[in-house]
Amino acid sequence: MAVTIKDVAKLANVAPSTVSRVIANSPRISEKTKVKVREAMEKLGYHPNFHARSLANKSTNTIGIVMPSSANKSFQNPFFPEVIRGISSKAYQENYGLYLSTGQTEEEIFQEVVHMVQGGRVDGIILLYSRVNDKIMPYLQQQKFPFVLIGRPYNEEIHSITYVNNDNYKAAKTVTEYLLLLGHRNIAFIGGELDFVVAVDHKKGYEQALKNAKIPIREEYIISHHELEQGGEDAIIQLMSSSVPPTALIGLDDIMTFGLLKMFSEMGIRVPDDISIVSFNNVLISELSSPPMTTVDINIFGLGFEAMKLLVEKIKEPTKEVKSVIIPHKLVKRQTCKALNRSEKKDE
Amino acid sequence: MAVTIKDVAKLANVAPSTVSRVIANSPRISEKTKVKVREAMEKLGYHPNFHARSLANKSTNTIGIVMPSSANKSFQNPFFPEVIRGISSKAYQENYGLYLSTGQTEEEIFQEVVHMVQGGRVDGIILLYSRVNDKIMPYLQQQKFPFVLIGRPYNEEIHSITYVNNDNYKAAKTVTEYLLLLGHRNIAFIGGELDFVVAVDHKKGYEQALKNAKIPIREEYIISHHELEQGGEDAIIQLMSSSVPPTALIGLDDIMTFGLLKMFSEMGIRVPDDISIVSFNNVLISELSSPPMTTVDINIFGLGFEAMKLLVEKIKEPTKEVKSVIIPHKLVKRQTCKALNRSEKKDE
DNA sequence: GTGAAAGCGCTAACAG
DNA sequence: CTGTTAGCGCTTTCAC
Repeated sequence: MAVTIKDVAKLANVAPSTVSRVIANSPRISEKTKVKVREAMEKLGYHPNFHARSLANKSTNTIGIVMPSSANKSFQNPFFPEVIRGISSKAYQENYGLYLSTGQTEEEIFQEVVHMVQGGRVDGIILLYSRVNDKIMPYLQQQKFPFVLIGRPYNEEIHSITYVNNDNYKAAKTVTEYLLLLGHRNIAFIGGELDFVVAVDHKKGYEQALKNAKIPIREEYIISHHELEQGGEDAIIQLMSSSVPPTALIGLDDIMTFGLLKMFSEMGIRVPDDISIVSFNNVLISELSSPPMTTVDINIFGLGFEAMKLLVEKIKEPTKEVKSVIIPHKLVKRQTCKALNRSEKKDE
Repeated sequence: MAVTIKDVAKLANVAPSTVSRVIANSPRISEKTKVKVREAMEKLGYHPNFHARSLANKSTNTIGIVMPSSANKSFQNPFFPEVIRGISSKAYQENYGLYLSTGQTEEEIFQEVVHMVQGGRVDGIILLYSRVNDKIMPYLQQQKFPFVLIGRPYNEEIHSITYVNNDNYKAAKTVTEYLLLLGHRNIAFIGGELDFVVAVDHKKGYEQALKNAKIPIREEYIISHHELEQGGEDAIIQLMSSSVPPTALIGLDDIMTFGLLKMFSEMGIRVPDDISIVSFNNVLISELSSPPMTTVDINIFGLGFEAMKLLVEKIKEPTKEVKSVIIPHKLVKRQTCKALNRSEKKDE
């Protein structure tokens, strides 16, 4: 049996409560007893029992991380490790532990969240994604359980939600405008499933930029990630065979763009000479593609770090309204974009 | 205040202990009361308190995952997400939760492990790396705490350690032999820090294959990952400028190989025409490099899955000796290797 | 089959 | 400043 507070108390000749106070470093204990107790703890190799503490305290110093589905392919996307790195970094500073969801289906994950919350397993939750019509957020709200969303709540009205997000609408708009500025008029867009709020925002930004430029939106230029995964190269072949093939393309994220670059290279379509590409995220390997990709750095680490910071605030002061945060993004220009009107020039 | 077992007991007109038995689905409770109690639980929305259970049970149904340093760059390596996916998948099946280490330095991580163990926070631990002279493993052994290592213990004598590993020695040997078979005689090797056991094994396999083929080992052909990170391209420039430049190269892992491919492409060195490359891991994006890389698939998911499986066995039967497992690897031939003696032929 | 009661290890009034 | 006591919510003997 592990050594408990009582053993320490006995050895130090004090009451268990005194030991407890020493652990909490209560100012109402004399230096002398503190030293005595600490020596006893040292000698016995005492470590407080986590569950006993949590039970008495009603606080666990643990936060739950809810992933879209840790056990599916999406976890392969470097976004998740990186955002967890950010969370982890702040969590360590604040003395919080990290508990991971493991469910695979939406329903499994929902049940896990219920268990975390009702079972008092965690003090707060960070949601790593925001999905349209998700059950988890309303549940958390109704339970008045502290949580922070990475992304943006779908329903604008829900004002009480604290979230950390990029301005994805603006990022997509800027990126489109950038291509426009380079002289491109036929810009395709490969978006994510419109289930995810980020995909909705990207698409809106893209469309708005075109609208402002008075360029009609062509349905055949808009492809969903889903189609791509399903049909392999088919969607791209079709896209590039339109009556007016696009000269530029906006990719959902860097990973998908890697795939795109490969397809184009196999088809003999040169990037950026034949088509310019820009994508989102700027994960570590983005600069290693050939050619290195132009992409929007969304500061993934920062998203995680800030989310954890806000969550701690919420936990510490449950009454206080914690305001959401927008993490700035930044276009990182590398070599997948080229001005259209000087396509002869070798170097951009 | 959350609804407790007492509330349920009151509503169902039974004793708390009976409710507890219903939760555990004890056979000594009549069907009738079970139904009655379950109805009460349903009506009140009862969920057992996790910490109270853990405290009374002395078991948490949680396992700790120890990463080299979740908050540093290494987590960007897709190996970690993927191995966690494997662990996660099995953990969900077995009803275990996942707790993540967050420390950054070796010492911080060690302290976290001590807390997890002594604080009774987890029932077992999976170590995601094996490092030479690591303090954690000896500690865990001495505490007789259930753990499984992903990788191989450095010290062969330590027989009592359960681990899940690839045969990295053989993988490296095979890979070298493969290049030899293709006619290469000048094969360079970029290894990881010899701190990590896997790097040691790779190097041994490489050297043994050369020895068997009676090819002398050249010091200038062996580069450490570390040098690469430090000097950027310098190490590669130097390598390719040797009196006899290598015609083939073995890369530490896919991510590093991405970088390598980029450097070569920038230097106008063609892969595989001028140099063949083979690496390890086969992460998801490996097939997206240009050219797609030849690499050893080590079944990362399987490593995690199996580790979790073994750990559960250990936890359930602490006395039983649980034998270690070697996960088979497989060379995945793509397009970064070419036979030397027919360098004219376009297709391999 | 079910209830009463002790206890898991710690904290937090309440005394003094 | 420190000790006594009750209790966090659950499990588990031991009775009946």
